[in-house]
Amino acid sequence: MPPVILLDPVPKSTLRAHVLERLRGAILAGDIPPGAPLVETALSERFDVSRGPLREALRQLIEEGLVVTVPYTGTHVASLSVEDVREIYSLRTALEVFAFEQVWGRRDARFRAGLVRRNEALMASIDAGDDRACIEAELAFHGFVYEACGHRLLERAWHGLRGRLQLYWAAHHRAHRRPGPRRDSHDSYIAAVLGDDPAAMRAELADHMRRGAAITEDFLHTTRQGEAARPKRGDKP
Amino acid sequence: MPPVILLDPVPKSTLRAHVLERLRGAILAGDIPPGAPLVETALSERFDVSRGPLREALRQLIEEGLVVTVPYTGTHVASLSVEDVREIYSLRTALEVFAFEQVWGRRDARFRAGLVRRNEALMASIDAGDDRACIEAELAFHGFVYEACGHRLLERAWHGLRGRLQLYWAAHHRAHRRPGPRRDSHDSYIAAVLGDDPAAMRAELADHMRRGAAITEDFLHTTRQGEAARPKRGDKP
DNA sequence: TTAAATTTGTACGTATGTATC
DNA sequence: CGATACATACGTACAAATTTA
Repeated sequence: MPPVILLDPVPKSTLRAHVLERLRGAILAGDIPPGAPLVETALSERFDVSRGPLREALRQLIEEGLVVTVPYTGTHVASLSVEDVREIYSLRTALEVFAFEQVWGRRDARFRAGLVRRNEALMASIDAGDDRACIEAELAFHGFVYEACGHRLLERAWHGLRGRLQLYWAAHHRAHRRPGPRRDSHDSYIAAVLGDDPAAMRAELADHMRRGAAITEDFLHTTRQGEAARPKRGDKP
Repeated sequence: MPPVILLDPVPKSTLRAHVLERLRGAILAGDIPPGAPLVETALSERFDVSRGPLREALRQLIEEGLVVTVPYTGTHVASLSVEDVREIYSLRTALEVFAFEQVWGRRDARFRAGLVRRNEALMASIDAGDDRACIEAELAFHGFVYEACGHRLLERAWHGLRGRLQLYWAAHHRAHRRPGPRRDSHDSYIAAVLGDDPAAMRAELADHMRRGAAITEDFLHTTRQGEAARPKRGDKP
């Protein structure tokens, strides 16, 4: 048996992908708050990579909507706004209804079990009081139907929303200590999407999203996160 | 009066944006056919730019779904497939219905006039026999409602579909000489989306998409574009 | 096994546009 | 208004990693 060699698990695919993960994580964890400036040279130094891969990772985050940039002037973490929240939840309603319509006739035992399982995982995270895991679990729960569809474009669209959603939820749970969903919030959701009435499913999803949007909007209004420091040149990252 | 100096209009914002436009145009025009390999060094030479901007433009095209890449092996123009067509049209149905629902109560005279105007432009392109302009006009026609919504995320989602759609339509009109829509295809469409019955709008949109998907799928089957040459290393761009 | 082709990553310098003083 | 500092944008040259032939 050859000796086991211990090494940092070398960046699996590319450095760019590695940097992308870490940077996205840092933003979503709030280590770099919304509105904060992102300086290429500083980041490339912090991550110990050259500017090439870093720039490409930044481009991707721009595509995902987590980062904004103005040519020749600077790039910043995206700021939070109520219009954004409304757009996220309204579009998400349409996508999630579509997803369930797509999968409606194929909801077998595995599908039901998978959905219930992810809900249980979410409840476990709530009980454990782990906010971070809570958000992950909630996204995994809602992501389940998108994965089940086997519809790549739909999943892409969901990915585009998912990042933004996570940005808001993360800011929310950093501000207040209260994690997102009530324990019984998903009971009616599960009943509707596993039931036999498409109209009821649509109604429940619309209602679920309305509640989510209201909570998030409320959080923005009370904490004034929207106005969070339009950063100037000399600000600290 | 000062002498008029003739120069290429200098790269508008950034070189990257310029390269992106040209490369996207080349792919959609079929100058670089689906499945063809894209070699960074060759392209950067052809466009007379360094690898930096070119790579970043490629990343964006990957995001848009026009280009696919495998780390360390190569990047190619996206290939055509029937599953893709089904996904494009099914998701587009959901998005376009959502768009009209969003704008339903705000369909004023300007909205109606704008939609009719773009339809007339499309008919003019058909009469002129300009296939290229035809596709542009059809995309502009359907894009109108997305712009009218003022829903940035929705417009992003539409953009994600638009590129792929254009890829298929362009391949279609290169194969057969017959351009896409029948002259009267949009009459019922316009009547439904400007009418007062949301259910009729939904039904008409679903039907419109079914027809479009059928035509495009048919084209793929008859010409076997899907199997188009999975290219290996040494292929010629 | 080797070798070639290609992408990927690094390091440097310079140019350009923007904002601030 | 001009000068200056700053960050991005672009170019070049070379080394490394990876896959395919």
